[in-house]
Amino acid sequence: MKLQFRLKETDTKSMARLGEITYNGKVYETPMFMPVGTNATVKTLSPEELVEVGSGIILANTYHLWLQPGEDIVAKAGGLHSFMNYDGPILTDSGGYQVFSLAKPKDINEEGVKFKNHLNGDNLLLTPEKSIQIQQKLGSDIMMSFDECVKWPSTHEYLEESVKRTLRWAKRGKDQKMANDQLLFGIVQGGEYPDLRKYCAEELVKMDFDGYSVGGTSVGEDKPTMYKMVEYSTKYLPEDKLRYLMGVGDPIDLIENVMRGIDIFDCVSPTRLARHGHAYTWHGKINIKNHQYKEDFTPIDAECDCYLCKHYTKAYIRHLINAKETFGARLLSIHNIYFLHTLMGKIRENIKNHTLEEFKEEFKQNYYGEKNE
RNA sequence: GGAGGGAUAGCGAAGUGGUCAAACGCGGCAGACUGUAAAUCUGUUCCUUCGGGUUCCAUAGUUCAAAUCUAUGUCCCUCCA
Repeated sequence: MKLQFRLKETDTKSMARLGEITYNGKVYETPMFMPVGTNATVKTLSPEELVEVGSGIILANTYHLWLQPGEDIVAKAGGLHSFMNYDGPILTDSGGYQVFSLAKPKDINEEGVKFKNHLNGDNLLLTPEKSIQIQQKLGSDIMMSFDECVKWPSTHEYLEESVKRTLRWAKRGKDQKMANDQLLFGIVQGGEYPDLRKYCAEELVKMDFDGYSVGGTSVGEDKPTMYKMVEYSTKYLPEDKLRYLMGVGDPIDLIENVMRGIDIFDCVSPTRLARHGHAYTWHGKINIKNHQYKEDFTPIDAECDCYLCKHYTKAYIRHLINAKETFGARLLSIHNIYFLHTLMGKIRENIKNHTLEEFKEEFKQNYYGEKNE
Protein backbone atom coordinates (compact mmCIF):
# COMPACT_ATOMS: atom_id res chain seq x y z
CA MET A 1 0.00 0.00 0.00
CA LYS A 2 1.37 3.39 -0.98
CA LEU A 3 -0.90 5.32 1.35
CA GLN A 4 -1.23 4.21 4.94
CA PHE A 5 -3.31 5.41 7.82
CA ARG A 6 -2.46 5.04 11.47
CA LEU A 7 -4.81 6.06 14.29
CA LYS A 8 -2.77 7.82 16.95
CA GLU A 9 -5.33 8.60 19.61
CA THR A 10 -9.00 9.11 20.29
CA ASP A 11 -10.35 12.04 22.27
CA THR A 12 -11.53 11.14 25.74
CA LYS A 13 -14.45 13.56 25.61
CA SER A 14 -15.73 13.05 22.07
CA MET A 15 -15.34 10.64 19.16
CA ALA A 16 -12.64 12.87 17.67
CA ARG A 17 -9.54 11.09 16.44
CA LEU A 18 -5.97 12.05 15.74
CA GLY A 19 -4.26 10.13 13.00
CA GLU A 20 -1.46 10.10 10.53
CA ILE A 21 -1.32 9.35 6.83
CA THR A 22 2.03 8.35 5.39
CA TYR A 23 2.55 8.63 1.69
CA ASN A 24 5.77 8.50 -0.33
CA GLY A 25 7.83 9.35 2.71
CA LYS A 26 5.61 12.28 3.65
CA VAL A 27 3.42 12.44 6.73
CA TYR A 28 0.04 14.14 6.84
CA GLU A 29 -1.96 14.58 10.00
CA THR A 30 -5.67 13.93 10.35
CA PRO A 31 -8.32 15.27 10.77
CA MET A 32 -7.70 16.89 7.40
CA PHE A 33 -9.53 18.95 4.82
CA MET A 34 -9.12 18.02 1.14
CA PRO A 35 -9.63 20.67 -1.57
CA VAL A 36 -11.58 19.60 -4.65
CA GLY A 37 -9.95 19.54 -8.08
CA THR A 38 -12.68 17.99 -10.19
CA ASN A 39 -10.98 18.37 -13.55
CA ALA A 40 -7.50 17.46 -12.33
CA THR A 41 -6.95 20.97 -11.06
CA VAL A 42 -8.02 22.75 -7.91
CA LYS A 43 -9.55 25.68 -9.73
CA THR A 44 -7.13 28.64 -10.06
CA LEU A 45 -4.35 27.12 -7.89
CA SER A 46 -1.08 25.60 -9.01
CA PRO A 47 0.21 22.46 -7.27
CA GLU A 48 2.97 24.55 -5.71
CA GLU A 49 0.36 26.88 -4.23
CA LEU A 50 -1.57 23.91 -2.87
CA VAL A 51 1.50 22.73 -1.03
CA GLU A 52 2.14 26.29 0.11
CA VAL A 53 -1.31 26.61 1.72
CA GLY A 54 -0.92 23.24 3.43
CA SER A 55 -2.92 20.86 1.29
CA GLY A 56 -2.33 17.13 1.51
CA ILE A 57 -4.85 14.91 -0.23
CA ILE A 58 -6.75 16.55 -3.07
CA LEU A 59 -9.74 15.27 -5.02
CA ALA A 60 -10.37 14.63 -8.67
CA ASN A 61 -13.50 13.30 -10.33
CA THR A 62 -14.04 10.08 -12.26
CA TYR A 63 -17.07 11.30 -14.15
CA HIS A 64 -15.46 14.50 -15.41
CA LEU A 65 -12.13 12.97 -16.37
CA TRP A 66 -13.90 10.07 -18.08
CA LEU A 67 -15.65 12.57 -20.36
CA GLN A 68 -12.68 14.87 -20.76
CA PRO A 69 -9.89 14.19 -21.60
CA GLY A 70 -10.69 10.49 -21.11
CA GLU A 71 -9.03 8.10 -18.67
CA ASP A 72 -6.79 6.64 -21.37
CA ILE A 73 -5.14 10.00 -21.97
CA VAL A 74 -4.46 10.32 -18.26
CA ALA A 75 -3.10 6.76 -18.18
CA LYS A 76 -0.81 7.53 -21.14
CA ALA A 77 0.44 10.58 -19.27
CA GLY A 78 1.48 8.22 -16.50
CA GLY A 79 -1.54 8.74 -14.27
CA LEU A 80 -3.05 11.73 -12.53
CA HIS A 81 -0.01 12.63 -10.45
CA SER A 82 2.23 13.03 -13.42
CA PHE A 83 -0.53 14.44 -15.65
CA MET A 84 -1.34 17.28 -13.26
CA ASN A 85 2.09 17.52 -11.64
CA TYR A 86 0.90 16.86 -8.10
CA ASP A 87 2.96 14.46 -6.00
CA GLY A 88 0.72 14.48 -2.94
CA PRO A 89 -2.06 11.93 -2.45
CA ILE A 90 -5.05 12.07 -4.78
CA LEU A 91 -8.52 10.76 -4.05
CA THR A 92 -11.02 10.24 -6.84
CA ASP A 93 -14.75 10.43 -6.40
CA SER A 94 -16.57 7.68 -8.23
CA GLY A 95 -19.23 9.66 -10.08
CA GLY A 96 -21.70 8.87 -7.33
CA TYR A 97 -22.29 12.53 -6.61
CA GLN A 98 -23.20 13.07 -10.27
CA VAL A 99 -26.00 10.55 -9.73
CA PHE A 100 -27.38 13.16 -7.34
CA SER A 101 -26.49 16.30 -9.30
CA LEU A 102 -26.96 15.22 -12.92
CA ALA A 103 -29.05 12.06 -13.28
CA LYS A 104 -32.80 11.66 -12.89
CA PRO A 105 -34.34 8.87 -10.77
CA LYS A 106 -35.48 7.02 -13.89
CA ASP A 107 -31.89 6.87 -15.11
CA ILE A 108 -30.86 4.67 -12.16
CA ASN A 109 -31.17 0.90 -12.44
CA GLU A 110 -29.41 -2.19 -11.17
CA GLU A 111 -26.79 -2.14 -13.91
CA GLY A 112 -25.73 1.46 -13.35
CA VAL A 113 -26.71 5.03 -14.10
CA LYS A 114 -27.49 6.62 -17.46
CA PHE A 115 -26.07 10.08 -18.01
CA LYS A 116 -26.42 12.64 -20.71
CA ASN A 117 -22.89 13.87 -21.40
CA HIS A 118 -23.15 17.53 -20.40
CA LEU A 119 -20.46 18.47 -22.93
CA ASN A 120 -21.89 16.96 -26.11
CA GLY A 121 -25.20 15.25 -25.30
CA ASP A 122 -24.00 11.65 -25.75
CA ASN A 123 -25.89 8.96 -23.87
CA LEU A 124 -23.60 7.33 -21.33
CA LEU A 125 -23.81 4.49 -18.86
CA LEU A 126 -21.66 4.50 -15.75
CA THR A 127 -21.52 1.22 -13.85
CA PRO A 128 -19.74 0.26 -10.61
CA GLU A 129 -17.24 -1.77 -12.63
CA LYS A 130 -16.63 1.03 -15.10
CA SER A 131 -16.11 3.57 -12.33
CA ILE A 132 -13.39 1.46 -10.70
CA GLN A 133 -11.78 0.69 -14.06
CA ILE A 134 -11.60 4.40 -14.80
CA GLN A 135 -10.21 5.19 -11.36
CA GLN A 136 -7.55 2.54 -11.80
CA LYS A 137 -6.49 4.12 -15.08
CA LEU A 138 -6.48 7.53 -13.44
CA GLY A 139 -4.17 6.07 -10.81
CA SER A 140 -5.56 7.84 -7.77
CA ASP A 141 -4.40 6.77 -4.32
CA ILE A 142 -7.89 6.45 -2.88
CA MET A 143 -10.79 5.28 -5.01
CA MET A 144 -14.44 5.56 -4.11
CA SER A 145 -17.07 2.93 -4.67
CA PHE A 146 -19.76 3.92 -7.13
CA ASP A 147 -22.80 4.76 -5.02
CA GLU A 148 -26.10 6.53 -5.25
CA CYS A 149 -26.00 9.84 -3.40
CA VAL A 150 -29.67 10.23 -2.51
CA LYS A 151 -31.41 13.58 -2.14
CA TRP A 152 -32.94 14.69 1.14
CA PRO A 153 -35.63 14.09 2.14
CA SER A 154 -36.28 10.61 0.79
CA THR A 155 -38.56 7.90 2.14
CA HIS A 156 -37.32 4.94 4.14
CA GLU A 157 -38.74 2.71 1.46
CA TYR A 158 -36.72 4.35 -1.31
CA LEU A 159 -33.53 4.52 0.75
CA GLU A 160 -33.74 0.88 1.77
CA GLU A 161 -33.89 -0.13 -1.88
CA SER A 162 -31.13 2.33 -2.74
CA VAL A 163 -28.83 1.23 0.11
CA LYS A 164 -29.15 -2.41 -0.90
CA ARG A 165 -28.29 -1.50 -4.47
CA THR A 166 -25.37 0.66 -3.36
CA LEU A 167 -24.10 -2.33 -1.35
CA ARG A 168 -24.34 -4.61 -4.41
CA TRP A 169 -22.54 -1.91 -6.40
CA ALA A 170 -19.84 -1.71 -3.73
CA LYS A 171 -19.25 -5.46 -4.01
CA ARG A 172 -19.16 -5.31 -7.81
CA GLY A 173 -16.67 -2.47 -7.68
CA LYS A 174 -14.49 -4.25 -5.17
CA ASP A 175 -14.35 -7.27 -7.47
CA GLN A 176 -12.85 -5.04 -10.15
CA LYS A 177 -10.00 -3.91 -7.98
CA MET A 178 -6.67 -5.16 -9.28
CA ALA A 179 -3.66 -3.25 -8.02
CA ASN A 180 -2.87 -3.15 -4.37
CA ASP A 181 -1.40 0.35 -4.31
CA GLN A 182 -4.79 2.03 -4.63
CA LEU A 183 -7.12 2.03 -1.65
CA LEU A 184 -10.83 1.53 -2.18
CA PHE A 185 -13.43 3.00 0.17
CA GLY A 186 -17.00 1.90 0.73
CA ILE A 187 -19.66 4.56 1.19
CA VAL A 188 -22.27 4.49 3.94
CA GLN A 189 -25.66 5.69 2.77
CA GLY A 190 -29.07 5.44 4.39
CA GLY A 191 -30.22 9.03 4.71
CA GLU A 192 -31.35 10.01 8.18
CA TYR A 193 -32.55 6.51 9.09
CA PRO A 194 -30.50 4.86 11.89
CA ASP A 195 -31.41 1.31 10.89
CA LEU A 196 -30.32 1.84 7.28
CA ARG A 197 -27.09 3.59 8.26
CA LYS A 198 -26.29 0.74 10.62
CA TYR A 199 -27.16 -1.91 8.07
CA CYS A 200 -25.14 -0.21 5.33
CA ALA A 201 -22.10 0.35 7.54
CA GLU A 202 -22.08 -3.19 8.87
CA GLU A 203 -22.47 -4.76 5.46
CA LEU A 204 -19.62 -2.63 4.10
CA VAL A 205 -17.39 -3.55 7.02
CA LYS A 206 -18.07 -7.21 6.30
CA MET A 207 -16.73 -6.61 2.79
CA ASP A 208 -13.59 -5.17 4.38
CA PHE A 209 -12.83 -1.96 2.55
CA ASP A 210 -9.62 0.03 2.97
CA GLY A 211 -11.57 2.92 4.44
CA TYR A 212 -15.12 4.17 4.77
CA SER A 213 -16.98 7.25 3.65
CA VAL A 214 -20.14 8.78 4.95
CA GLY A 215 -22.20 9.89 1.96
CA GLY A 216 -25.62 11.32 1.38
CA THR A 217 -24.96 14.45 3.40
CA SER A 218 -24.95 18.05 2.15
CA VAL A 219 -27.91 17.27 -0.04
CA GLY A 220 -30.38 19.77 1.38
CA GLU A 221 -30.75 18.57 4.98
CA ASP A 222 -30.45 20.81 8.03
CA LYS A 223 -27.38 20.65 10.24
CA PRO A 224 -28.84 18.59 13.12
CA THR A 225 -29.96 16.01 10.56
CA MET A 226 -26.52 15.94 8.98
CA TYR A 227 -24.89 15.38 12.34
CA LYS A 228 -27.25 12.52 13.07
CA MET A 229 -26.49 10.92 9.71
CA VAL A 230 -22.81 10.99 10.62
CA GLU A 231 -23.34 9.63 14.15
CA TYR A 232 -25.52 6.82 12.87
CA SER A 233 -22.70 5.85 10.51
CA THR A 234 -19.38 6.29 12.29
CA LYS A 235 -20.38 4.27 15.36
CA TYR A 236 -20.33 1.09 13.26
CA LEU A 237 -17.00 1.73 11.53
CA PRO A 238 -13.70 0.14 12.54
CA GLU A 239 -11.30 2.27 14.54
CA ASP A 240 -8.24 1.54 12.45
CA LYS A 241 -9.60 2.70 9.07
CA LEU A 242 -9.93 6.20 7.63
CA ARG A 243 -13.37 7.78 7.80
CA TYR A 244 -14.26 10.31 5.15
CA LEU A 245 -17.27 12.63 5.27
CA MET A 246 -18.07 13.53 1.70
CA GLY A 247 -18.93 17.04 0.57
CA VAL A 248 -18.87 18.76 3.93
CA GLY A 249 -16.81 21.90 4.39
CA ASP A 250 -18.74 24.51 6.32
CA PRO A 251 -16.30 25.45 9.12
CA ILE A 252 -18.65 24.60 11.97
CA ASP A 253 -19.53 21.29 10.30
CA LEU A 254 -15.86 20.36 10.21
CA ILE A 255 -15.62 20.78 13.97
CA GLU A 256 -18.95 19.07 14.70
CA ASN A 257 -18.18 16.09 12.53
CA VAL A 258 -14.62 15.63 13.76
CA MET A 259 -16.33 15.28 17.14
CA ARG A 260 -18.42 12.52 15.58
CA GLY A 261 -15.40 10.55 14.46
CA ILE A 262 -14.57 11.85 10.98
CA ASP A 263 -10.95 12.02 9.76
CA ILE A 264 -11.10 13.59 6.32
CA PHE A 265 -13.43 16.01 4.56
CA ASP A 266 -13.74 17.51 1.12
CA CYS A 267 -15.83 20.37 -0.15
CA VAL A 268 -15.97 22.70 -3.14
CA SER A 269 -16.99 25.67 -1.03
CA PRO A 270 -13.60 27.27 -0.33
CA THR A 271 -12.87 27.51 -4.04
CA ARG A 272 -16.37 28.16 -5.29
CA LEU A 273 -17.09 30.77 -2.63
CA ALA A 274 -13.79 32.39 -3.54
CA ARG A 275 -14.75 32.67 -7.19
CA HIS A 276 -17.99 34.26 -6.04
CA GLY A 277 -16.20 36.80 -3.88
CA HIS A 278 -16.64 35.30 -0.41
CA ALA A 279 -13.94 34.84 2.20
CA TYR A 280 -13.89 32.95 5.46
CA THR A 281 -12.61 34.90 8.43
CA TRP A 282 -12.35 33.99 12.09
CA HIS A 283 -15.18 36.46 12.60
CA GLY A 284 -17.51 35.03 9.99
CA LYS A 285 -17.82 34.78 6.26
CA ILE A 286 -17.70 38.04 4.33
CA ASN A 287 -18.80 39.01 0.85
CA ILE A 288 -15.92 41.11 -0.43
CA LYS A 289 -18.17 42.66 -3.09
CA ASN A 290 -20.16 44.51 -0.44
CA HIS A 291 -19.99 48.30 -0.65
CA GLN A 292 -18.60 48.59 2.88
CA TYR A 293 -15.22 47.25 1.70
CA LYS A 294 -14.79 49.81 -1.09
CA GLU A 295 -12.29 51.88 0.87
CA ASP A 296 -11.23 49.26 3.38
CA PHE A 297 -7.46 49.06 3.13
CA THR A 298 -7.06 46.40 5.83
CA PRO A 299 -6.48 42.68 5.21
CA ILE A 300 -9.40 40.26 4.84
CA ASP A 301 -8.47 38.75 8.17
CA ALA A 302 -5.89 40.36 10.44
CA GLU A 303 -5.40 37.03 12.22
CA CYS A 304 -4.59 35.18 8.99
CA ASP A 305 -1.05 34.46 7.80
CA CYS A 306 -1.88 33.51 4.23
CA TYR A 307 -0.30 35.11 1.19
CA LEU A 308 -3.39 37.21 0.51
CA CYS A 309 -3.76 38.55 4.02
CA LYS A 310 -0.06 39.37 4.28
CA HIS A 311 0.05 41.38 1.05
CA TYR A 312 -3.36 42.63 -0.06
CA THR A 313 -6.28 44.70 1.18
CA LYS A 314 -10.03 44.20 1.05
CA ALA A 315 -10.38 47.18 -1.27
CA TYR A 316 -7.96 45.61 -3.74
CA ILE A 317 -9.59 42.17 -3.65
CA ARG A 318 -13.00 43.82 -4.04
CA HIS A 319 -11.69 45.67 -7.06
CA LEU A 320 -10.29 42.47 -8.61
CA ILE A 321 -13.51 40.52 -8.06
CA ASN A 322 -15.68 43.36 -9.37
CA ALA A 323 -13.41 43.75 -12.39
CA LYS A 324 -13.70 39.99 -12.92
CA GLU A 325 -9.96 39.59 -12.76
CA THR A 326 -8.92 35.97 -12.25
CA PHE A 327 -6.22 36.96 -9.79
CA GLY A 328 -8.94 37.91 -7.31
CA ALA A 329 -10.50 34.44 -7.49
CA ARG A 330 -7.06 32.92 -7.07
CA LEU A 331 -6.14 35.00 -4.05
CA LEU A 332 -9.46 34.26 -2.34
CA SER A 333 -9.11 30.55 -3.14
CA ILE A 334 -5.67 30.53 -1.57
CA HIS A 335 -7.05 32.29 1.48
CA ASN A 336 -10.13 30.09 1.88
CA ILE A 337 -8.22 26.82 1.53
CA TYR A 338 -5.54 28.12 3.88
CA PHE A 339 -8.27 29.05 6.34
CA LEU A 340 -9.78 25.55 6.37
CA HIS A 341 -6.36 23.90 6.70
CA THR A 342 -5.57 26.25 9.56
CA LEU A 343 -8.90 25.43 11.17
CA MET A 344 -8.11 21.71 10.90
CA GLY A 345 -4.73 22.38 12.50
CA LYS A 346 -6.43 24.09 15.43
CA ILE A 347 -8.85 21.18 15.68
CA ARG A 348 -5.95 18.73 15.86
CA GLU A 349 -4.24 20.87 18.48
CA ASN A 350 -7.40 20.93 20.58
CA ILE A 351 -7.89 17.18 20.30
CA LYS A 352 -4.38 16.75 21.66
CA ASN A 353 -5.22 19.10 24.51
CA HIS A 354 -8.66 17.59 25.07
CA THR A 355 -10.19 21.04 24.64
CA LEU A 356 -12.18 20.52 21.46
CA GLU A 357 -15.54 21.33 23.04
CA GLU A 358 -14.21 24.63 24.41
CA PHE A 359 -12.62 25.40 21.07
CA LYS A 360 -15.92 24.76 19.31
CA GLU A 361 -17.78 27.20 21.56
CA GLU A 362 -15.06 29.82 21.17
CA PHE A 363 -15.08 29.38 17.40
CA LYS A 364 -18.86 29.68 17.20
CA GLN A 365 -18.82 32.79 19.35
CA ASN A 366 -16.29 34.45 17.06
CA TYR A 367 -17.64 33.15 13.77
CA TYR A 368 -21.34 33.69 14.29
CA GLY A 369 -21.20 36.40 16.94
CA GLU A 370 -24.58 37.13 18.44
CA LYS A 371 -26.29 35.42 15.52
CA ASN A 372 -25.30 31.97 16.83
CA GLU A 373 -26.13 29.83 13.77
C1' G B 1 -27.07 77.47 -46.64
C1' G B 2 -29.94 72.61 -48.17
C1' A B 3 -31.92 67.50 -46.91
C1' G B 4 -32.83 63.97 -43.37
C1' G B 5 -32.54 61.42 -38.48
C1' G B 6 -32.75 61.69 -33.19
C1' A B 7 -33.58 63.22 -27.70
C1' U B 8 -36.89 57.31 -22.92
C1' A B 9 -34.77 55.66 -15.81
C1' G B 10 -27.11 55.85 -13.65
C1' C B 11 -25.62 54.14 -19.00
C1' G B 12 -27.11 51.60 -23.66
C1' A B 13 -31.72 50.48 -25.78
C1' A B 14 -37.17 48.75 -26.78
C1' G B 15 -41.95 50.91 -26.84
C1' U B 16 -44.95 55.00 -31.42
C1' G B 17 -52.79 56.62 -28.48
C1' G B 18 -55.29 53.15 -23.17
C1' U B 19 -53.14 46.48 -21.07
C1' C B 20 -46.65 51.80 -19.31
C1' A B 21 -43.61 53.27 -13.52
C1' A B 22 -42.12 51.89 -18.93
C1' A B 23 -39.29 45.27 -22.11
C1' C B 24 -34.17 43.86 -22.36
C1' G B 25 -28.82 44.41 -21.50
C1' C B 26 -25.01 46.76 -18.62
C1' G B 27 -23.80 49.14 -14.20
C1' G B 28 -25.34 49.52 -8.84
C1' C B 29 -27.13 47.08 -4.22
C1' A B 30 -27.95 42.46 -1.76
C1' G B 31 -28.54 37.04 -1.37
C1' A B 32 -27.51 31.83 -2.49
C1' C B 33 -23.65 28.27 -3.16
C1' U B 34 -21.60 21.84 0.62
C1' G B 35 -18.30 14.04 -2.87
C1' U B 36 -18.12 21.38 -8.89
C1' A B 37 -22.70 21.05 -15.89
C1' A B 38 -21.40 26.94 -10.85
C1' A B 39 -15.44 32.82 -12.29
C1' U B 40 -22.59 30.61 -11.70
C1' C B 41 -27.53 31.50 -10.28
C1' U B 42 -31.50 34.48 -7.73
C1' G B 43 -33.70 39.00 -5.96
C1' U B 44 -33.70 44.15 -6.29
C1' U B 45 -32.68 49.00 -8.74
C1' C B 46 -37.74 56.94 -9.97
C1' C B 47 -39.75 58.87 -4.92
C1' U B 48 -42.73 57.16 -0.80
C1' U B 49 -44.98 58.07 5.96
C1' C B 50 -46.59 51.92 1.13
C1' G B 51 -52.31 55.20 1.08
C1' G B 52 -49.98 57.06 -2.90
C1' G B 53 -46.83 60.71 -5.62
C1' U B 54 -43.97 62.44 -9.85
C1' U B 55 -41.90 60.63 -14.94
C1' C B 56 -40.15 59.40 -21.13
C1' C B 57 -35.72 67.22 -23.74
C1' A B 58 -38.96 72.02 -22.78
C1' U B 59 -43.44 74.73 -23.37
C1' A B 60 -48.28 75.12 -25.41
C1' G B 61 -52.06 72.12 -27.58
C1' U B 62 -55.48 67.85 -29.47
C1' U B 63 -58.01 63.74 -26.77
C1' C B 64 -62.26 60.63 -22.02
C1' A B 65 -56.94 58.96 -22.24
C1' A B 66 -50.20 61.09 -24.55
C1' A B 67 -43.52 58.28 -23.78
C1' U B 68 -46.57 57.70 -28.15
C1' C B 69 -50.41 62.81 -32.13
C1' U B 70 -49.81 68.56 -33.35
C1' A B 71 -47.07 73.37 -32.96
C1' U B 72 -42.95 76.04 -31.40
C1' G B 73 -38.27 76.11 -29.06
C1' U B 74 -33.50 73.89 -27.40
C1' C B 75 -29.67 70.44 -28.11
C1' C B 76 -27.31 66.29 -30.86
C1' C B 77 -26.09 63.26 -35.30
C1' U B 78 -25.60 62.07 -40.69
C1' C B 79 -25.35 63.52 -45.77
C1' C B 80 -25.05 67.51 -49.59
C1' A B 81 -22.99 72.54 -50.43
